[in-house]
Order: sequence, then C-alpha cells, then structure tokens
Amino acid sequence: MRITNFEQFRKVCPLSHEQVIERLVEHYFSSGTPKRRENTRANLDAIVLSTFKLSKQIGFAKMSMRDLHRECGLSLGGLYNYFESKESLALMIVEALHHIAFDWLPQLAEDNMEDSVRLAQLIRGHIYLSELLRPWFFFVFMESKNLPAENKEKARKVELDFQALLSSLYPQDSLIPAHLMAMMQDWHVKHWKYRNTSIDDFATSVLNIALASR
Amino acid sequence: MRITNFEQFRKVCPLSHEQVIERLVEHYFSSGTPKRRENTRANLDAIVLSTFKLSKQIGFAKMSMRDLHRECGLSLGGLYNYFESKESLALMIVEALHHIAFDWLPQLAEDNMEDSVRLAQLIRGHIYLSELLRPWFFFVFMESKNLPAENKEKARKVELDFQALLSSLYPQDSLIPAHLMAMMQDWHVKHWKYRNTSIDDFATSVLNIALASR
DNA sequence: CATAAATATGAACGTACGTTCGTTATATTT
DNA sequence: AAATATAACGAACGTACGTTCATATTTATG
Repeated sequence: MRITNFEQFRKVCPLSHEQVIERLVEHYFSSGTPKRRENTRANLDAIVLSTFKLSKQIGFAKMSMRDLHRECGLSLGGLYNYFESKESLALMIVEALHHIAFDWLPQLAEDNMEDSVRLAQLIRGHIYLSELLRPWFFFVFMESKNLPAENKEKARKVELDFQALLSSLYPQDSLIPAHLMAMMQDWHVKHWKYRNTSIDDFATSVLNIALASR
Repeated sequence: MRITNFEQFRKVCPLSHEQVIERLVEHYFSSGTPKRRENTRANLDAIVLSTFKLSKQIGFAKMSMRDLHRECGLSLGGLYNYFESKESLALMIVEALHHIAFDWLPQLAEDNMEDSVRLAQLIRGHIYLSELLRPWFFFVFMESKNLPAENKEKARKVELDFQALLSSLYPQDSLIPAHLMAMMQDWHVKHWKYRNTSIDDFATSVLNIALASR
C-alpha cells in the first residue's frame, strides 16, 4: 500500500475508529447474539467517545464516573459491565490503540522499498493514522504516563519500537528519529496550533525535514 | 550574551531555580525581616520542589494536599499560608516561569545579529534554559492545559510569542518554527528518551535542522 | 408464553479529598 | 520582658469520589 495523501490513505487504510471499537467488542465481550453484540458495541462506543471528550476537557484524572455516566447515558453502575475500574478503562483504550494501530504501522514499509520511500511511508503513515484516530492518539499520549509502571513501560516500548523503524534509516545514534517523533506527535498534542494547516501540508513539511536530514 | 554551550550558558545565565523562587518570595510575600523572609523562601522552595516531585510521579490532579504536606514537611493547614487553593498553587508556578523565563528569552536575540546567529541564540537559549529549569518547564508543559480558560489562553500565547520570534526567520506560513518548538519541548517532556544524550548534542542536532531548513 | 440468563439501574457505602479554624508556637516590636 | 503580630499546626467539616449490590428491565431460550 503506497501512501500519497490523506484522502487516498483514508480510503485504503483498513483501520478506523469503528474498527478499534469492534476490536474492543471482540476482545472484552463474547456474547453471541447480534442484538446483544450491537448493544455492547454502541455502549462501548459511547463510553470511549465520552471519555475522550471529558478527558480532553478536564483531564482523565479529574473526570468522575458521574461525569462519564451523564455524558454517555449509561447508569453509574452499568458502566462497570464494561470495565472493572476507572483505571482499567484507561488501560483498555491504550491497549486497543497499541494492538490495532502500532502493530499495523510497520507493514507500511515493505522490504523492497527504497530507503527514501520507506521513510515517506512511515512518516506519512504515522501522521495520517494519527489524524484518522486523533482522539485515540491524544488520549494515549496524555494518559500513558499515568498508567501503572508495567503498562507505562509498555507504552514507552511501543513508541521506541516505531522510532527504531526510523532509526534504521539514519546513522547510528542520530537524534533525527526522536525529533521526527516529537514533530509528528505535535499534530495531536498541540492541535490548536494547526487550526489553519492541512494534514497534507503538515506531513509534507515533516517529511521534507526527514529527507533532508539523512 | 553569546551562547556557545551549556556550561558557558549556565555561568552567564542570570536565571536559576533559586532566582525563580526568589521572585515568588518577592511577589507573593512582603514581610520585611530577614528571618521571616528566609523562612518563607525555604518553605516555598520545599513546596515547589515537592510539587514537582509528586506531580511528575502521579500527576498534579492526583497529588493530594496530604501527599504534599508529607513530602514538604509543612502541616496541612500551614500550606495555605503560601497559596489560596490547590489550583492557585499550579497557577503560581506557571506564572512564575512565564514571567521569569519567557520574558527573558527574547533578549538573547540582539538587533545587530545575523539571522543564523539569532536562530542559534534562540534555539540554544531555549534548550539550555529548559534544561536549567527542567522541572519547571516539565510542570508548565503538563499542567498548562488544565488551568482555567483564561490562564490556558495565556500559556498558549506565551508559547506562540516565542514561536513568533523563530517565525520571523522563516518564510511566511512555514511550519518549521512549530516543528522546532516540538523538538525542543521533547527534551523535558520525554526526557527518558535522552538518558544517553548530552544537552549540547541535543541542541546542536535541533539547530542543524533549523539552519538547514531556512 | 413462560422461564432463565444477561444487562441496566441508582441509592447506598466507605473513603479520601480540599479547605477551615480554634489553638499553639514563634518572631517582632515596644 | 511584656505585648503584639505572624505563622504553623492538625483535628474536624462537608463534599464528592469510586465502587457495590439488591432490584428492575431487557433479551434469549425451549
């Protein structure tokens, strides 16, 4: 799959918000009937979207279960059919993105590609995916540091694994891969800066630096 | 003041942790006698350092006043002689850094400097200062988004003001200044990535990109 | 349609939080 | 040294939190 711009990426990318939710339904809930499944899916969707909205507004730590139940429509007790605790809700979201998105990204760089093409694939792929799943990426960036030690380590590993893909295209100990990660994450972390910037312009700008710095 | 490396910067930079604390003493407390003043200074220092430690570990929102009083040694009630509320403690720290550090940074770029020198001054200055006051910069980065609307706007303005200094050295609408900000902030935000990197190597790497992208 | 299984409800529980305030201790002034 | 002003103390207060559970509702089964 060769990536050229965001519109094309959106059409061919097999991942989407709905896909990640579906993955959660699969993984956490195995009740068989279509009606039950659809109900589960709709509730999980509401829970996750509400969590994104509230934690963007006031932060996950300050978001209360009462806030969440008011926002998503489920009762206070009903929420606990979908996760064991508030902390495990954050964990569920983080792990879903890790398994879905970061396991998928490396395959954008195929073996027979030239280095400059690999670089373009990885950078455009990361940026376009983080736009497609912007609330997920934002949440994971913000909350990873507050996870229990084990999961925080995992989150760092996931980030370093992707960075390592870039590192293979640069001299040893180059700081460029880390710089590129920081630039790319800025798109969702400080999105208010980019209100007037198209995602394609942004990706091209980062890629230009990546190519010029080899 | 021409900046060459971190050791030289540290010697000539008029700012330091102690200076920012002193500023807080000045601004928030005006009791005259030397003994009182020194007491205030020591307590403020302990409060701020403990806040940095705890909010790095568990986040400011999850840090309780009981945590803070245990860590800094002051009594639970005694803390309230130094700020009006938990929220105003965060505000005090953010505003102190804004007034001390970000008001000072622009003067690193003097009028008669060549553009490439101005760029080097601003970038090395920002990076070295963020290393000198790393806990402050980390705290402000992490907590600015949780401030009341008015102060969050202020924090964004402070960041954009510095970015505007860089923008004057690039073509209009260039994204490079934003990229440079993101790279520079990564030093304190994701410091675990840079355990084996010297601050001088880091600054040189960012500056190389900045110069190559003009 | 009746029974059983799964899910949703929200009042109630225990706890931990931010903040207050009457009191004690310390520093300053007279 | 006494009197006054300032700061430190920590138990106590009211509130809001995460979570549970007895009950009600919805869905699936025979």
